Amino acid sequence: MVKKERISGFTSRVLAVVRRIPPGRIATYGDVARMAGRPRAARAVGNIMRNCNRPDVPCHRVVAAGGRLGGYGGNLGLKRSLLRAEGLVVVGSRIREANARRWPGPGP
DNA sequence: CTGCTGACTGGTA
DNA sequence: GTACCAGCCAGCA
Repeated sequence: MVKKERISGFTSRVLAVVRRIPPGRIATYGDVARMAGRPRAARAVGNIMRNCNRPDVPCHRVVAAGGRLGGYGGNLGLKRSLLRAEGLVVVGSRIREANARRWPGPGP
């Protein structure tokens, strides 16, 4: 049975933003929070990702700031493989910023 | 309502 | 380079 999920405005917005991330592009929790309308809600975004049981939401494209993978329940190996499969170069839990272009977002 | 947790960030040591 | 601290926000008991 389908469970009724309580999606608040902010949560829905965050999920939508992550879904909008094109392949080969990454966004940090802070960026996602900023696109969702709460530039300081990086933590809240992490909590939402934690519940990201949605295949529509490529949570592996959401990384921590400073080019670090972060999150993913510590399964950085899986995250690293997924990102690498998308054309991003990852070295030791660290994304090569030269190859990792941050998603420009909707733009101001 | 209050309090705690956490897939975060930036700064300082 | 790593370690610790304080601030911010949403979800849940």
